[in-house]
Amino acid sequence: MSKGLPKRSEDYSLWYNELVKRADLAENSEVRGCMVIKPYGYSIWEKMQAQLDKMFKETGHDNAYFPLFIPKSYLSKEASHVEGFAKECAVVTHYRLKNSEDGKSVIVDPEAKLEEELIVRPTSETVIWNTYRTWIQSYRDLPLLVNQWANVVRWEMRTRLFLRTTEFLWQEGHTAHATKKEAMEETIQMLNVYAEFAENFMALPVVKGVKSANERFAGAEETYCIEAMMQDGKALQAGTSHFLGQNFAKAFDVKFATKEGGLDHVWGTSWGVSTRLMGALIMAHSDDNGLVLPPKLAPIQVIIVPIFRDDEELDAITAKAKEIMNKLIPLGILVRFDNRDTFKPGWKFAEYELKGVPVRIAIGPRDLGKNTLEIARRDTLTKETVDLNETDIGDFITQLIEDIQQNIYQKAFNLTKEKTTEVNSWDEFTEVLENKGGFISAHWDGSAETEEKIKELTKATIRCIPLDLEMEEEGHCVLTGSFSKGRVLFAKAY
RNA sequence: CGGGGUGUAGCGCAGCCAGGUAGCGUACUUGCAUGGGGUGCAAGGGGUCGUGGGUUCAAAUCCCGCCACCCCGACCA
Repeated sequence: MSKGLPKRSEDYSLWYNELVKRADLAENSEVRGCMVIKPYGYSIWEKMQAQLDKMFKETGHDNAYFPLFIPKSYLSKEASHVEGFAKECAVVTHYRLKNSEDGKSVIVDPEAKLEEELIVRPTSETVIWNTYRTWIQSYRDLPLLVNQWANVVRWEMRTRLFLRTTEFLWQEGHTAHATKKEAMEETIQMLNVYAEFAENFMALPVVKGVKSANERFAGAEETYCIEAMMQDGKALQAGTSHFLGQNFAKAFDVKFATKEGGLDHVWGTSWGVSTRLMGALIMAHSDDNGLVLPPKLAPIQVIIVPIFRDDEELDAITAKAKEIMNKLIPLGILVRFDNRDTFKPGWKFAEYELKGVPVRIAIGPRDLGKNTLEIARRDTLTKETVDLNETDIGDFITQLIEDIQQNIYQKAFNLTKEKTTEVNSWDEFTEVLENKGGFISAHWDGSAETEEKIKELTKATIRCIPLDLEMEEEGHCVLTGSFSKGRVLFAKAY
């Protein structure tokens, strides 16, 4: 087995899987369709969580926690909701095990059958709205702005690390409002929070849009989303924000006394992002040497690698490294010194590249003599020698980290732009889809039948109808030639 | 659930057709040299060959059953 990763250009899936494993992010569990997130991978998720949580709090939301189990009857209260999730639910039917008769194994005790089966939540709308009924009486109880960090289970037929696993970690916001307008504003606000997070922290440019009816969340009146383009030309839905109308309020009988003395159903929203964002982060930026992390989400931003032959040299280098760390740490820079003598410098270089650490500082005997450092950046794989007599290391690294964050975003932005093509005919549509991939901006007649037909013919789906006003332009559907109100984005998707 | 495939050391695989003492790469342990890009050489530990049965003097190998997993399709954040 070679030590390098498979080449991205040769087999994108293989490259992705190997990268996830080799960078110590996650691995498949022996448990069907489930994933073990390893400490390094989880530390990246924690940074994402912390930032998102901060943004939720800043927009007035508080965290709560609701049950993992949902009584089967709850799920069936909202008709389209149950239809959307029924095919992928894990169901708890018994509550006890016992020894088999030959004593060699453990079996489910047939006596311990539940009267009503429990569903392991695929999403929490039902259990939360059932609770909201008791929390909301008056307009004074509104708006109710709650978020939950939780795990959910969807029994998917086929799974992929981070992108689609049977169990996944996510955040789901569930809000209730007195008016339609307010709920709609909340839906858009959270969409914007997601887009801001993706662009400013993940360095991931996204297209904000609204889903077609076919792709809409089960139980929502409107689903907004952010869509991102991966390096292989496939799109990834990175987050969704749903306007639920009064659907769940009606299904769970959540009414409130209005200011005017009337009684009305509340208006709802729900919105979520998951560990799938990790997949987006990996696929959008990484290269043949491994992961490339935007500094704002890197658990280690700067790694210092000493190059030494004996303890004496290591001691001298350690003193220098400490000096540098003492300058960087107060600036909030996450720096680590890898003084292990169990691995070689070259091995460490490769390892930290694989793990996407943005900046590497190498210090060897030569540097000590000249008061220099070798500073390498992960995004461009370039190295330079920095003279400490002339440079303030704190300023230098602060600036470098900002540059890297910016550069990674710019690269992803250019890629998205390069992989977005406007087409005006069916021939062009299929040609671009086959040879280039990416987003295809095309006219669509607005009908579900046409959308379905295109999916059948090409596997491309409508990723979203962009909110961007520049896209608004009348024309003719690429497939049917019928009237179209504006361009939509098609792509093959994860 | 349909179609195809695979189960042999932690991981990746060869051996099976033509039955005869269990192999390779990597990882792991030890020693010596090495150390500015995954270091080299040497030695060593580790396997009820998925599982149950059958054929045979002899089964990883042939035959029958079962189980598990993977890939392609349907489903999907």
